[in-house]
Amino acid sequence: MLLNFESDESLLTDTQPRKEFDGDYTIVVFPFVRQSKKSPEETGRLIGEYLIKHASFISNYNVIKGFLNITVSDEQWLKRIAVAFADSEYGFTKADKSKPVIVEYASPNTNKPIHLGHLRNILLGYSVSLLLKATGRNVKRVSIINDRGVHICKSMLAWKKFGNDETPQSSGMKGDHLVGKYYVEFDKQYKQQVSEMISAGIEKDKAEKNAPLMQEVRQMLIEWEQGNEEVTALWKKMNGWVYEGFDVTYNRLGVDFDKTYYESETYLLGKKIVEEGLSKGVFYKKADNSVWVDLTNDGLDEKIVQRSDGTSVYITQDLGTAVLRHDEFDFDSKIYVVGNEQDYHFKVLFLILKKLGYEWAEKLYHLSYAMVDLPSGKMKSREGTVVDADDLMDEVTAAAAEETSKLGKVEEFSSDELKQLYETLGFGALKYFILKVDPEKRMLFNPAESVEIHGNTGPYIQYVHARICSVLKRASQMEQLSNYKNTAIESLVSMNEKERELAINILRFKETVETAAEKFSPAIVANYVYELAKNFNQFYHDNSIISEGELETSQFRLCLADACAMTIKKSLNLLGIKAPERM
RNA sequence: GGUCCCGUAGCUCAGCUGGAUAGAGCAACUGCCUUCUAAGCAGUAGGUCAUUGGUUCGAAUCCAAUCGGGAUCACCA
Repeated sequence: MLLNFESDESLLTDTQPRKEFDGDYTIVVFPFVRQSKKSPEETGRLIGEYLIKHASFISNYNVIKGFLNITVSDEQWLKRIAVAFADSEYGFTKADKSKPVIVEYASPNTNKPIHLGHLRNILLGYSVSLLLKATGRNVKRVSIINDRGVHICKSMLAWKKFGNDETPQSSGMKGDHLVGKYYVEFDKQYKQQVSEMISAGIEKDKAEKNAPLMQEVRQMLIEWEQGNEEVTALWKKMNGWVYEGFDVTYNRLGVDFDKTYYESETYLLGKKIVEEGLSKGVFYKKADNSVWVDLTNDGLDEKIVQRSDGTSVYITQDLGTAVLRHDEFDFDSKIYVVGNEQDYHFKVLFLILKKLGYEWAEKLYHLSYAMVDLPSGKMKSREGTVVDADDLMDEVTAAAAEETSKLGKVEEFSSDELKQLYETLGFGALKYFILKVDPEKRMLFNPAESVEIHGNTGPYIQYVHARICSVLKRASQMEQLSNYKNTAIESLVSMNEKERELAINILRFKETVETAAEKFSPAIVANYVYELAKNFNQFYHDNSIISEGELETSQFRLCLADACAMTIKKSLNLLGIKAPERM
């Protein structure tokens, strides 16, 4: 062998060949040309010959320009698919007992219901937690609820003044929606006060600051912090309504948490950290008693970590909870699923922790995702252009029901089954639509497209699963085929083109899950499973499965179809999407 | 203004640790159901990968600048 390329694997880039060329892997030979001192074609030929001679699983090769395409033998693929088919957990790594990975997601405020923006967060966070689990990590899901502050008091005050004791029971409204209604009501009344004051000749700034409602809110916040009984009782009552509402939404979405934290219990944490930072000289005090950290040497600004009146700011609390979480879980790493408008905040947070000497600060990761836009533009809660999550779930379910009944395939379903199916399909469409986009990229949420069922959509993939299940069920009722699972796949010798393509793609599941987990990107799984579903439809179109003459061929194709259905199901489940057996 | 992210077909998105003629879906047009679910399959058409320059045998991919969009820089969270 003229080349010792094996000694330098960094030169080995293997990719998949373009589909118009033969071969399963491509080796780009340009990097070896310098070493071989021969033309790219000759170099490729030499490597190809070497591989044929020394690697029995390689059956063929061809060289086109500087590209060496090598073909792995069908026997080899069949052996691998046999292994994968025998293992219902193929692609997953057993959970280990190592230190946990904390995934923090959702983290809503308690002054309004969950909307589309949260939805991207929730679906992303949940799916990432599943991906990490699938790769063997010990995952804990947590959420921190922002249940205190001025914004909460706004809803409380408005309810107290204008609510007439309205409750979720009396109004039939979901608790979080009811509270949200009063948050909006506050804004309305407040704006009116402000505009009246302005027309009475008061300056805008002053009017906004001194409007009676705003003063009352501030007073209420002070009373809350002092533990005023009446205010606390109201706060507990209204937050209780909100939590009930959130639980309904989370349940319906199929997500959950191992532990929920409340900011009312953590907002005072961090004071100790401030002390610590001062004594370590990481922080410094200004004349007015406020405490700061200077990050200008790191290309950032100065940042306040404690107000002059001694109260803590947002980041103080986050410093405190980070340390608390580490004490509590002794985590290996922690992932914060938070929108990219907080990129700066997390940069600062991690840097401060590092400066304070916490080694695990390097194991904190901000999983930053971009905003969701609507066709009409940006979502603004104050302008009422947000898409409510509960409404959205109803709409996608209704759309799925309409499409489904049009096709007339579900006459045999009971009404319970139908209800479940519509939700499975509607949510499949919605979740897939959101998760297929790279988290880092801003996405456009087009409601009409989110309920589409053709093409690159959730229901398209779900349909393939249902189709396969239907074929498998039929086979299970046939005497000759019912035991297809016992087929000795590994003893077969060849596959046709579509069988081969499908088999290879099924095997790619494992590496797909690993890459997706590594990059915290459910989109990678979404794109993969779409490709796989498409592969199956092509295979299915060109090949008969159970009505094939050769028994052995039918059995093999059933195994392949079965493995494909399993893989689709596993992939969809990783996205939090159900795979229906009939539709 | 400083910092960060994004710019690929009419639209929505893949591809980005550098490799062959840049891929899907939607929308448009054309075929394919007597046969395992047509929520399907096949085909036609659609591109200056924002622009310019650089690095390289090779750039959508890496670097720089410019233009365009967004975020952030609070004693808010």
